[in-house]
Amino acid sequence: MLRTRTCGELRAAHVGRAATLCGWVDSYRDHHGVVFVDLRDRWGKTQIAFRLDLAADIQELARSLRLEDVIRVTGDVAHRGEDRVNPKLETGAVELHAAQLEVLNRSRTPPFQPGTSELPNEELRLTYRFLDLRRRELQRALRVRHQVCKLTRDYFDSHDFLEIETPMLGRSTPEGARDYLVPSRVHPGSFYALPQSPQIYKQILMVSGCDRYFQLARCFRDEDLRADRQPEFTQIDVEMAFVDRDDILDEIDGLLAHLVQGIRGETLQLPLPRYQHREMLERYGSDKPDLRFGMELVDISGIAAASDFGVFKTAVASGGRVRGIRAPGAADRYSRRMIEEDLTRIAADFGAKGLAFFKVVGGKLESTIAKFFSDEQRQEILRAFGAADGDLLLFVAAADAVSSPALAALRNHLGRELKLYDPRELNCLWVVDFPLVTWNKDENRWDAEHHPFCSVMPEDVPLIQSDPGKVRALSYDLVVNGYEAASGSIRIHDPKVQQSVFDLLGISEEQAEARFGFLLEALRYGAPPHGGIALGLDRWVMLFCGYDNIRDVIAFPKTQKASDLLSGAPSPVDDRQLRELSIRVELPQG
RNA sequence: GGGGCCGUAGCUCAAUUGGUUAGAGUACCGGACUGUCGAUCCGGAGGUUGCGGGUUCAAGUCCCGUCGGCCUCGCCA
Repeated sequence: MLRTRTCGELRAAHVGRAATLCGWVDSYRDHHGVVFVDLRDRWGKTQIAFRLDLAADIQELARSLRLEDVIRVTGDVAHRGEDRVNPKLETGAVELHAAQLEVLNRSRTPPFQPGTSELPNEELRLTYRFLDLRRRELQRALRVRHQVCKLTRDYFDSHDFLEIETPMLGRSTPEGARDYLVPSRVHPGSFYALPQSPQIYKQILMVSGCDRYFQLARCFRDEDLRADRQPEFTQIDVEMAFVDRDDILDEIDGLLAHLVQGIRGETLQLPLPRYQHREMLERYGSDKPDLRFGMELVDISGIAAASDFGVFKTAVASGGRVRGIRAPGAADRYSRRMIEEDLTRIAADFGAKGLAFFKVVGGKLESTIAKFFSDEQRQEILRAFGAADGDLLLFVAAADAVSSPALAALRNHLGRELKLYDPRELNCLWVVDFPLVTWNKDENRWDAEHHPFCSVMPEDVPLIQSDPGKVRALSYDLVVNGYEAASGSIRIHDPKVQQSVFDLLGISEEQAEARFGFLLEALRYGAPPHGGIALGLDRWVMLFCGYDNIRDVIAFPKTQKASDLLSGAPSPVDDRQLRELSIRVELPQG
């Protein structure tokens, strides 16, 4: 080893001993006669003192050091003295009195300094990702990510699961997300698809008698990106045989408790609460509500219909509802203009035609629309919300399909802006009893809410034909701080039920055979009842770190247009490569 | 595919209503200083205002197009 200690290691107890450190120059201060260098590695920073009176021969070399140079220093660990301790550094009580200095490598002047708090724009960070990854925040993310992986493997190993790898080169199934395709050289005109998830393989592993499977699986989806979505991501993929829904929820409860204990040293209260899908939609307007704060939706359709406010009356008369939320203490924070522009825009994103509001002042409702409500109606509204002075009430009058997501988005926005929760908290809950299918009015058909192999609540099986929208699935989501952090289901193992679901989804027997015939065939040879779940590993790391962007927990992420600015991927390829693959490229016009 | 925000020195930002030679901090280069830790002080260098076009006596600023980054709706079984 080139070093005897790391830069995060030395303490007062080491004073008087010799040490050799290696690392990057995080900062330097030249006092002519004494040069200070803060040396950084993965473990921390240590101040090096190059003193003219102790080591005159290396003084000139020390003065030449610049940011991000890589050096090796040998010297004695020394007390800094009472009044010179730096409380900001773990190693702040000591410094290394350098006797020998070796410059292992000079750095070009870096385009930005990993050691400062001032962040450059993300484009530059991604282009120089190797510098960005030197920053403390990203180093922390990499460490937490490693811990999540390690703790996950430990947990499932101790629960008798097998970690099994499934193919990256698989068969394209046109269901679901767009596939990333890989051309086959030996089968001209044919393509593999990168897995959107190992869904079919893990079900086949259950048929194979593996019984308990997990995998840290890379998945690929060629869809548009978001702050919490990358084209390639990692799932903690799990499947179990001979289980019912609650067995799986219990198993994952245990995993989460293990992770929270291992990463934060905190105890997670089990079991995690399990809520009905319908209830979450009614109370929060979302199937993935952030329950770190309250602010439940309140229905005032009755009062609205009796009022003189045309917009409200019309909405109720045409089958919609008038629902609102109460933003505590927000009346002064949002001016009329901010409500009518910023907040209304959020609601408008989801199709809301407008956003009505009241401010509660002196026990009364103030608003441009207050005149349309009688004193008694205003009192009813105050009571319905339990509103107090300083509160802001916001209303959307529309069909639920519009007002639910609009109010849910407003709720999230207000919760964040009004700081209604502790950003460190991890609020976990299960949402169960999802509908099996939802009506796709553009395509005029039923779409699977989860996927076509998702099992049906036994008592709802007769409804598949009579009232498909009411059929509840044996599926479940794990929601954390408003993010979908895991999703799974019990699978269908009865061919008759499977056929009726395919019928409902408009998938013919021929189509089913063509797309996933190999799974259906496997299910005919003694498939055990089974089910599983997949956790979004990247999102979990993001949540554990308290970050709001998935790119910050991925070593080499892609931009919103799915480019890798570091490597320049994707890129054109040689004609020779294309010829080998029997591929001709035709670029879009313009 | 739609909506929004952004792009000025290596970096972070400023530049009045369209008007003088586009400024500051930091990094970089040189100098001073034996205890700093965001070191300090003195000096220097550093600009195709993303790119292309247009309007104007005059454009960083206004208009059109385009490229790139971020947020978001659709999309993501």
